Amino acid sequence: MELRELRYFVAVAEELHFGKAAQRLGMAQPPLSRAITQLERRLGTTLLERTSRKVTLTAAGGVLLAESRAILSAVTAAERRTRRAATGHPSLVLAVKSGTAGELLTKLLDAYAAEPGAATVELLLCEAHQHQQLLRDGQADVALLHLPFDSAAGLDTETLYSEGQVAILPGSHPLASRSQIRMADVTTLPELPMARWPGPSGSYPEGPGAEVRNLTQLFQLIALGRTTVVIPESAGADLRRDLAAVPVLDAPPVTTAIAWPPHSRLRTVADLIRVATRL
Amino acid sequence: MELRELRYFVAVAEELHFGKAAQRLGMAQPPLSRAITQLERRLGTTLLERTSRKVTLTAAGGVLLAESRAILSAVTAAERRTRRAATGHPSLVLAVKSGTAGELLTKLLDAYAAEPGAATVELLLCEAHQHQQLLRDGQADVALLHLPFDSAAGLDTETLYSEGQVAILPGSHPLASRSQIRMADVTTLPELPMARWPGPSGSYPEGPGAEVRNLTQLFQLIALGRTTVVIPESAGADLRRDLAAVPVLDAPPVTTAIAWPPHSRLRTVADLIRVATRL
DNA sequence: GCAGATCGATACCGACCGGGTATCGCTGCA
DNA sequence: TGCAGCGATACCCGGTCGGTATCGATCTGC
Repeated sequence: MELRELRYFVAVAEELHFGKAAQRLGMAQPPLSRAITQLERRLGTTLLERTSRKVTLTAAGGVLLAESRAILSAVTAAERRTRRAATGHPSLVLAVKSGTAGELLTKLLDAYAAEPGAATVELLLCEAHQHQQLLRDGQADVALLHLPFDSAAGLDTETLYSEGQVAILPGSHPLASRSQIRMADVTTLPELPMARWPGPSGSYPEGPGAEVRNLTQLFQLIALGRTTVVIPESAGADLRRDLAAVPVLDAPPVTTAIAWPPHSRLRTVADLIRVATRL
Repeated sequence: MELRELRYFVAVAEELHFGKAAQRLGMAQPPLSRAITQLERRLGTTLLERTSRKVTLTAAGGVLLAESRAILSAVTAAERRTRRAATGHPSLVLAVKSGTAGELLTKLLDAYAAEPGAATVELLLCEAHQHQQLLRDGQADVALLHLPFDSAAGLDTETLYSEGQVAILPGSHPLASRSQIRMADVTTLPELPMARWPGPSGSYPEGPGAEVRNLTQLFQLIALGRTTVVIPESAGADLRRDLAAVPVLDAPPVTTAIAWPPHSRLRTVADLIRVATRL
């Protein structure tokens, strides 16, 4: 198998149309058909069921599609990392969701900078759920993420610390003056439906709550009395004065973890992880 | 980048000798030199420092070597999994160390077999530390492993259960009659040095204890009064009559987990995991 | 029911590239 | 200084990849 064939296969499997896939690949349709046929012959399996009107994936094709995507990500990651390693000035890209782990992040960066031989740390601010892809395709070397919200599938992690969650409410809301509440108290407020975040796929779950992408949007909507949310304590520090944070007793604890791609052998990554776990 | 180039690069990086690498690849040396040069040009980096007497890896080369190995494993995994998916009769390869999780394994297999649509489960008995490679290169779909001994780097896991550890001693040993002991009690016995297992690299750590590869060897040596060992409770069940198992209070607990490659989307794997976590 | 459109497969051709052999040039060593 | 070892270079050949033209099948609309 060659990467060329996998790239072609992914294009066809995603488009389910040889013509369109060829166009996307910037080539003519016949050699594409031939390449796929050759790949199928090599593997001894049909990957695509095709009539002259419709193309569908076989079970084996589905498996190969998933594997191919992983392989192609790994290849672009290899290119990026090799080039970065070649520059000489060691640098480290740390992916974090904006608004995440404020104080911890400061301490981590300070402590790492004090290490002998510390590399320059570039911060890569990303959206929720993006960490994984960034690490996979080599755009980032390390990430800070929130378990169990962010998936750490296929990554190595060290947990750094756990914290409870708080509900963020308009300052004037009856619940705002309570010293603690329960999940049921906030999830059952008809006038304040819970805000909805985009899932891993980028689309929003169904529900009545507002669709939000970041904390600024969210806090504004809460201040307007349109929605509410349950978030980690630390994300609810330094609130606007018109909002209140109330601990939610039975919300699952959130763990902040540092994650990196499993076979990373970079000394700089190892150093950062060591520093992080000692904080 | 193409896989051909990565395969060539790995060969050269491992041999550090173009002639030997070419021989291993079954080709002549000149085209190999050319291919490496071309790869370097594509990446815009020197990967190998070469004089006419010696070849050495650059830092970038080291990075690419690690990444390439991962990619090539992923490719052979993709081929194997695709071919297996094509056979039609769904099967599932479960990797376990021989002697591991006896009772749990029986229950798991029984429970899974009772599921509707269960696949045939093939057991792949492996050596310690081999799980990871088997999952990575597609020889196995799922593995049972012992945390923290077996590394789960780059794998998804669900922990199944935790247990304490016991010291296995000759029945006649003074400690054998104790109801519980501490690590210090067994590690400081000059006449019974702790057995040594091969590490992830396959080589044995330094030390006075006997080198062992499996439980049968081990139990025989313990019965002969040559060594001792601390292992999970369940592995010490059903002992030979001339041996004694004594709980070690302060030994770290051992967790049995089920692990699978992160982007596995096989229904059969998902089913098995679900069954396992419900046990 | 037939003409046309759509789409993948096939046939054929040219150009590029990957692999081979021969040889060069450098380096360490006796 | 001559020789052996090793990687790079020069040059040639053949396979293969990609292009154009066309076929054959299937669905659509009149």
